[in-house]
Amino acid sequence: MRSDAAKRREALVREARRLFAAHGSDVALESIADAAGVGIATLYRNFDSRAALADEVASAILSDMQRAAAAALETIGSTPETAWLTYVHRLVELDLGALSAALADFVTSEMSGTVREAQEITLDGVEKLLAAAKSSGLVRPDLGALEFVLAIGMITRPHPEAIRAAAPNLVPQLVSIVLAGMRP
Amino acid sequence: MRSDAAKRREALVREARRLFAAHGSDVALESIADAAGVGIATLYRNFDSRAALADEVASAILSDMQRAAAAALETIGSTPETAWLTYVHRLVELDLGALSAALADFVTSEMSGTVREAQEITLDGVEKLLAAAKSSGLVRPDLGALEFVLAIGMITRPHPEAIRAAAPNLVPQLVSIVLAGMRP
DNA sequence: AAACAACCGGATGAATTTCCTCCACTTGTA
DNA sequence: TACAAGTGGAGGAAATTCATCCGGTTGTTT
Repeated sequence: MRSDAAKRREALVREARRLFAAHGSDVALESIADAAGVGIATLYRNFDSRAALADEVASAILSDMQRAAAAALETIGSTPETAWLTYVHRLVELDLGALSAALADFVTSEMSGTVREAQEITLDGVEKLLAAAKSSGLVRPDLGALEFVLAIGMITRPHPEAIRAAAPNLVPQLVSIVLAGMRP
Repeated sequence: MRSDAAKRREALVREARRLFAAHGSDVALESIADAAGVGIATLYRNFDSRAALADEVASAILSDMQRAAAAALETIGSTPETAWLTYVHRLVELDLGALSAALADFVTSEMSGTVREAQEITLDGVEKLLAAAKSSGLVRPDLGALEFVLAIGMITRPHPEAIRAAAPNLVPQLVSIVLAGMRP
């Protein structure tokens, strides 16, 4: 693959991720190509279908999540509180909510084996971290990994501009509430 | 207005509410008419535009919210804990999340004066109830009425079928977490 | 620097979707 | 029974999205 082609592919995935988050899974493929600064043909050349693109985006997110969990697992032994808070905030920054909503359709029906596998690995990592957090007394024991991730997803769902303006501090406040509510 | 026409109008609002919640604010108007068992012309006869229909739906929801707050205000003096929990659960049942997302566009730009007014009255009611809950020690003092309502909205956003299947108990669990996190 | 293969953009027509009006027909009510 | 109120859904217009095709451009290799 030529190096310029690789750059364009990268840009496509990056913009797809941004636009899926902002406008849902049914954005016009053309708008993704535009945002990436390439023609629509380039998109089709790289991804046979919308699902193929969604797959790639999902993989990128899952990879980010795994990295966050791995980093937290390294420090949760020595500084549990800090590690846990950092991890949650990093997860919040991933815009999980926007993307999970957008990708949920594919996650269900058209998800490739690769992605399904990555998803399981990711959840395993969360599980491990959660277990450590529980034994440090930071999290109540009845909270499952899936439920935890979904909870973070819920509070990071995108809001319309009007709401962001009326309650500019909403997400941090929700994080604070949910973190408090997750304690034993 | 003829009585059968009134019944059809009612059905239209009811189904619009249901479909806005299920599929967002851009459902085909024709699908709303279908669901209500009427022709598309009947919808247009009753509502000039999508916004007019959304207005009516928004009013219905706000009215439900006011009723719930009023009921809670009556009993929160004698049985604060029960009144508060009942109120929150009733709010959850209103499917606020699904609808607020769907109606947010209109709430911002095209909302009629009537609805804007109803919205303020509703928030005033929440404010009053919240004040009572705070002085009963059920809610932390730094939680605003708007943030509270939005929080309830967040956790009642609709999930895809796959998620509902994988975490069937998600919403009650989130309610429990958020309620705990809102305590002082 | 030349030559080739890889790669590109965006115009384009087909296909789908949604809108919303029009009018011949049906139904409630006085 | 008669009439005004009300109805349904066909259908043309408009907008949106899809996905291909090909003349032209650009990176890379020698």
